[in-house]
Amino acid sequence: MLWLLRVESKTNRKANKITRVALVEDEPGVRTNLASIIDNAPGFQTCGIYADGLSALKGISANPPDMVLMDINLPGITGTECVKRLKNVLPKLPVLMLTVYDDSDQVFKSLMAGATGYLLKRTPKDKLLAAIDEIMSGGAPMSRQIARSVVQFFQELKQAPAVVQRAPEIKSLTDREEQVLEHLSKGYAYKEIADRLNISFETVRTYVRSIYEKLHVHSRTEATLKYLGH
Amino acid sequence: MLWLLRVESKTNRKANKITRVALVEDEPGVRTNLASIIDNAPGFQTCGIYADGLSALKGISANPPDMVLMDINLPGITGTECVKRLKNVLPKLPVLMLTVYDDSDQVFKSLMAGATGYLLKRTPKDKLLAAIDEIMSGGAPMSRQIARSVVQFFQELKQAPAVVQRAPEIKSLTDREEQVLEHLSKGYAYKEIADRLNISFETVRTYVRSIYEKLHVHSRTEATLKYLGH
DNA sequence: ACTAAAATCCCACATTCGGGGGAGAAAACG
DNA sequence: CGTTTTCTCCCCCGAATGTGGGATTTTAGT
Repeated sequence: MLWLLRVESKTNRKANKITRVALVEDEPGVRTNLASIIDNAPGFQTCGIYADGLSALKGISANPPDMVLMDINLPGITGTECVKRLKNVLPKLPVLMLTVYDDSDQVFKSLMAGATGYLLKRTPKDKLLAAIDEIMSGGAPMSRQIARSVVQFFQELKQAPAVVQRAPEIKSLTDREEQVLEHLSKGYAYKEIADRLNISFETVRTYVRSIYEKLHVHSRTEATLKYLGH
Repeated sequence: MLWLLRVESKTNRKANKITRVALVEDEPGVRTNLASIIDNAPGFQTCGIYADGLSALKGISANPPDMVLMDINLPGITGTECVKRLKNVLPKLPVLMLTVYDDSDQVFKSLMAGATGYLLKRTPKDKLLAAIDEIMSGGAPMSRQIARSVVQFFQELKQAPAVVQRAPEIKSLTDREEQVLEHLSKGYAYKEIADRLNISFETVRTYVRSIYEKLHVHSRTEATLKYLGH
């Protein structure tokens, strides 16, 4: 097995150059907090602080930073949309997304839109700065939860036969419960279900409770998604 | 900020438990080197050391470790193939791949086969141990070059052709409305949606009404079915 | 025959949802 | 510049849903 002896150069930029970071975050508290973290860290400085996507687009285009820290939840256009447009203007600008939730869909959309990295907001200061460094040296920092989501995405890519795999809990339902669930999943009101199955409204409710318990859900939509295999 | 009341259990292993690591590496020098790194680190110990994929399959199945360190270039079957078969036996076993080259194709194949993380072999000792820790706590450690390749993969995915034919009315929705609908379809309560999109509860309701009007539906489930193309 | 499971029904209470109204600010568009 | 669309927020109210506690009868299994 071959070992590469060439040591990876730590930075591909001048050691004494300051990384200029643009900040896009609507919540004032978080915003000032992030700004002070960056401005107080040696080697970093803020370069444009924006509270919403549109002003960020304008400001960043006019005064491009070295990288962008972008909240995903913004008033007006989303962070994802903002990244997409930003990338049209400045394709090589690295963008590090910040989010409170590990929402896989949102993460993938952002990545597809051109985000370079993805951190949860509760990332501590030192990790945040490390991530900025990493992004500037060609990496793609991700919180571990997010990295795992991304990897899972690939693993689900492997076998995608059209067969819809419904949750196994479905099998534990009784006949009647499954009938009720089937109607539930079509959006019928309890009244209608009662009517169609020729049972009382209250009986439908009893079944629904039992279905939710068995499926470990708490709403009609969650039950429907499990039933349809989503 | 919204507090989710249904809390899931956090850890799936004891904090003071020793992580047992299986090693699959053909080159004797590297193998003993890795083994000594692991056995000399507190909290880690080797649990099976194998020089090729087939013996690894046997040994690991018979004596499952907590995680596997696997070279990607093995004599006989490849590391990727080995992971695939291993995952059939022990689907939850985390596997950290080691490679010399940042070969995107190989990386993606391994990820699809079930690898959980991916490191370059020149990763220093401390980073290696950190990666093992990360993988055990639900992460997916990747070298920065590899992380960047993965992210680039997504960016090239851009817009995949829509598989599901969704109702045409969806197109009449505004950006924000579609975002709300997307969350609606996952079963989130209005409160949660408000939180995730960073808008008020009332605004969510406004969108929902408008969505229902445009889709000609009168309930969340009906909207979800239209959105998912049922 | 005894028992467990399934099917049926009822009440009460809190929460969520669906539908109606209105309204201001910002963006897009002509 | 004015108009329209989009995005944001608020109030009220009734209907539907979610969750807790029961209960009775029928069916199925041992």
